[in-house]
Amino acid sequence: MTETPAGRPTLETVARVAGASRATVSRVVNGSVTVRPDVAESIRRAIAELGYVPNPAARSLVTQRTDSIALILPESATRVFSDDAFFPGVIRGVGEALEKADKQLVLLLASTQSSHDRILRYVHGRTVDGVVLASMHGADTLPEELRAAGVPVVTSGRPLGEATVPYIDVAHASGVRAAMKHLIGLGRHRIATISGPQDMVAGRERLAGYLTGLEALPGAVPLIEEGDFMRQSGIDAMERLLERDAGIDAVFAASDLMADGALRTLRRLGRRVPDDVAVIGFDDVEAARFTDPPLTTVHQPIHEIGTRLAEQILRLAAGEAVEASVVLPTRLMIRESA
Amino acid sequence: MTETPAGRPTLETVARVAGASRATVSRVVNGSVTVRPDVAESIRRAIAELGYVPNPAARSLVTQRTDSIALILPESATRVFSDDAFFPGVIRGVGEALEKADKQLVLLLASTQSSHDRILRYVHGRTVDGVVLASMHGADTLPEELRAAGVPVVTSGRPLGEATVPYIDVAHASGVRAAMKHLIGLGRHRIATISGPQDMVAGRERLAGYLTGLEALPGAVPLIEEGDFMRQSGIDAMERLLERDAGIDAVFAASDLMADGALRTLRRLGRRVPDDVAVIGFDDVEAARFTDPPLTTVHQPIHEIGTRLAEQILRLAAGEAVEASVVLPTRLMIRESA
DNA sequence: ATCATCCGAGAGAGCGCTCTCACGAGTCGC
DNA sequence: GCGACTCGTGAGAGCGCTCTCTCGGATGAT
Repeated sequence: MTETPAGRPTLETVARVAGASRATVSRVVNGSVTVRPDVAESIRRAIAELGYVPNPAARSLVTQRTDSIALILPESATRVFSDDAFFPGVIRGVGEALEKADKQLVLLLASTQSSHDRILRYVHGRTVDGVVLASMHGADTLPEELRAAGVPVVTSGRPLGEATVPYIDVAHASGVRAAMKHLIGLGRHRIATISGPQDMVAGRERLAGYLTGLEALPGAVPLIEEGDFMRQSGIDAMERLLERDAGIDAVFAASDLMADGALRTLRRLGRRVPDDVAVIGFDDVEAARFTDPPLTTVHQPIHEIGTRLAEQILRLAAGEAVEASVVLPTRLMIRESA
Repeated sequence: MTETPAGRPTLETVARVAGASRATVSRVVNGSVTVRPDVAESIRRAIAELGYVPNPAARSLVTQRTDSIALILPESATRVFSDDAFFPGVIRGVGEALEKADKQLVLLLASTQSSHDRILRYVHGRTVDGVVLASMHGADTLPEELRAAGVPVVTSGRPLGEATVPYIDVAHASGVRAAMKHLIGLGRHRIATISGPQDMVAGRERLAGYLTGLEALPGAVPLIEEGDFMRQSGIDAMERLLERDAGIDAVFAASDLMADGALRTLRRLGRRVPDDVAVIGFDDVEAARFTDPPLTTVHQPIHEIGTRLAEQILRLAAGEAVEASVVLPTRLMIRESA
């Protein structure tokens, strides 16, 4: 083991050991083909021997690239990582795809309002080549500001309002319509919904899917109670629904957690599922297979959302153009609750 | 808005605009006090006007710091982000604490075996000032290799085998002992356990807690079935336990997910909880409040694990010494299942 | 054999920053 | 009133890398 006295080896060190110039070593490191094979070989040997690893700071100082991508999670701190599997799944998808491309993942948790500025500053510093924004809430100004800052941006979920940055989303409405069709096919005709918050696109589109799905049922009137995607809100909303109409024979909940809450309320009030009331959720989280009874739900390809986000941002960062939006299909997972 | 023709403003640009030298601007940016107030003020104005943000690559090239910390999650891909809230909680804790210290969080998902080398290379490149390792599985060689690479390391959970790097962990065994004491106080005397995998420290220590806890019960014999912390394994293990001994009147499950599984098996086989069989879990995940009946469980301060990890790695990165281990307390959350 | 061509390799500048060192001006003591 | 300080500021080197430009030698054409 050849130890260089002065700390970690640099290109210079490798060049000396291999008897070549810094430039040539750099060529080998970066995979240039215009290097004589035997020279390249001796350089590679020197690199291995010295345990040389390029200094990324020096490199990005000149290349103006950093080979890292930021993933911003601007959810309120308490919600981001509830037992909802969405964000973890997206993180994993993004992480895997970036790993393949040999890029780094920088996680920016934007819990507080103050972090807004911090993120903007950070991104302005050009520490990342691109930004993946997992924005879920309403008309966030962040996507726009980032775009204005000149950084490539991709968001998860169609932004509310003007969609000025490319996004990846799932076909919320059509997934819900499939669920509604299934319920109607089961002969249900008093179909209620527990909607998500209406300041989120996911909440709005799932409700829209319910409304258009209901049109296939002549004379049916919408029966809506709003929740916040979490379990407790499903429990409460189901109670309100039954108070408003005890004859409900089906309910579509805009999230699995709320569907699970609804299941609990129904059980407590003596309704059998699916015999008396059929229940369908949305998300297909792990736990949906373990509810009582197992939950019929609309599956969304969370992992693929992540990988597609990564793909898009990498193309954008490489200067290529990408489609303004990619909408991934959802599909109905039929289990026992409907 | 003064636009510099050549792209983003640099220190040089700011210096010219403010009529000062690069060195002085650097002083202001880095908060040196030895700058005349009026000069500092005009420099600050120039910075604001130009929207100057320091180039981190250039900075770390000279300071040899990067102001970022890597969080390595070396779990097998499928398990990391199941509905177990552990890793998300730790990420959030680490993220928050790093945000306060104005450090960045780089996420390294080490799903495959190949990523081992990638991580080592990455860390060798000194792109991070320190590494937080959320290692859960057995005698991983990574902590040791990282230490050998000369990077500050802190792990979450005591490493199996030689503990050569500082770690943060929770008091698994004493938490379980509290649970056992509670069960014994309830008058139970046929207490079984669904243990975690024995190649993880958490699995081993929780089992150890069960065994020592059981000693308070004269003549009691251990009754153990092993699970993998996931729900299905709890369902299965509970079945095996009842086959082995139908008279079980209490069970401690080493995770909430397994406890939930046990609850299902018990319900299916007509056992009432807690009347016939008392059940206690471990973790206190969000969903534990929603099991049927609500789960009595050992709470561990997940978020604090994250913040403490961050704290330790920051101190280490700053060249300070830290305690070899920090063990955080657990506490029994008594709900209705026991 | 001579000249144009090409290809592999080295020299050197420069990316944007920090930090040491030197320097000039003001302050203090005697 | 003069040397000894102090204190704010600027000049300049250098962090480790990439990339352009140049150059020497080998090759091919005439």
